[in-house]
Amino acid sequence: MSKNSTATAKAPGLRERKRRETLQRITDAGMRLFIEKGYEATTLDDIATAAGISRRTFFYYFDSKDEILLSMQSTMGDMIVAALRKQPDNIRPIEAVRNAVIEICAPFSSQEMMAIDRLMRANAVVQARKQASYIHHERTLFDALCEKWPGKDRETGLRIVAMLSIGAIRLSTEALNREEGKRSLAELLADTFHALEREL
Amino acid sequence: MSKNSTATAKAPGLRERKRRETLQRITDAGMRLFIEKGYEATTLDDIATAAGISRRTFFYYFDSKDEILLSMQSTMGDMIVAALRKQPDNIRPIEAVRNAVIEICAPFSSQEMMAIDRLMRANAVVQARKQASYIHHERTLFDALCEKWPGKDRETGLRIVAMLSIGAIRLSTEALNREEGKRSLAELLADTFHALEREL
DNA sequence: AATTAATATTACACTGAGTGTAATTTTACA
DNA sequence: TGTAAAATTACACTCAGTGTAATATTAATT
Repeated sequence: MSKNSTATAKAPGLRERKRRETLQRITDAGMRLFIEKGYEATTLDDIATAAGISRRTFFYYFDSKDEILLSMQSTMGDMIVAALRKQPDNIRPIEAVRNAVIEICAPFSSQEMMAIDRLMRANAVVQARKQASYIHHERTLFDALCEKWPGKDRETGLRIVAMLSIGAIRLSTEALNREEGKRSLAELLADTFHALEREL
Repeated sequence: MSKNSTATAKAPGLRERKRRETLQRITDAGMRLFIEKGYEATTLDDIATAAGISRRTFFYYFDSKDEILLSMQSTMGDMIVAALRKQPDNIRPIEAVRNAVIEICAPFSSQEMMAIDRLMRANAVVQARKQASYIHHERTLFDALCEKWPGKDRETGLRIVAMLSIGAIRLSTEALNREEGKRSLAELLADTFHALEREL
């Protein structure tokens, strides 16, 4: 997947420490410039200069410009999976996911999420990548569900659960932006999952 | 949206006729080359030369290289909406969409769909755009649903119906590719929608 | 038919993302 | 201290996409 396995969380030697610092400098500089001048108007030269590295080195850390934005959102999937594992398995899969999702998404700052969302909306390719990352999360979630509720005959059902769970997150996030943060994400998620059960 | 409104289906003068021919030549050349040498290895110069136009003229017809691929898949949304309008409105929204979707998707050739899908899988940006187009279809469908079942209080529910309908199409298409065409898309769609109702 | 307006096509030059390569520097480790 | 691995850089290159302005073609008008 990505080049930067944040999962490497052991023995932070000098090299690893520097690496993380550089990574942080790049994302910080990138986000700052994106917000300041817009996504397209910010060139990789700008970012590299602001982060104190060469343009070529940027590509040592990221595969593309939009990965800066995506790296913000990419951790969420793993967190949901971790929370899912802690759920009891004598409840329905959709219930377990619902609980995990609400637990994870609740503490996220509405303001920050909305800011990132606004940035992504400005560029078609980035927007597309973001949507694609939802599908990636769906796959991650599906794998975790299969692990928790094994059995070949359940697969189709679990694919569906993953699909509508991630869909519910997306709809809730969209609602958050539409409402401009009137209600919290946790509230919106609870609403959406509730409406989901009602609709079928 | 796109540059090429195929919807302009009146009075085909010389200009309009030529325009459509050129459009066709570009997509034909593009698809042929993509299949022949792969998406990334095919440059816009290749396509332009093969289509008998200048590189600059390509951008008069398309905004980007990937639009060639996307133009193949973009009509489906409108067709589903058209089929939805013909459904009775005394059934549940999800039922109406289910019927419309199966009616539209059934006649599509499995082989062709799988070929396009394979091509898209080869490039991350294209893949992303494709996923994004699903979300676009979702919006189109949602608008149509709102028109058929008005009322501010139904909106959340209809958003969900649109989400899981498009999701069901996507899962069915994925299953088609996974099974390598063992079952038809119509069959898979029926299965998925059925499993959907069972899962909640 | 001649004139004019709109649309289509092209050439040219440019920016910026992303890659290949090879050389140099920095860190890890024996 | 020496050496292997990883990080950083310079340089040159390809290709997608844009701006501009000039030319060619089709449509519309009188």
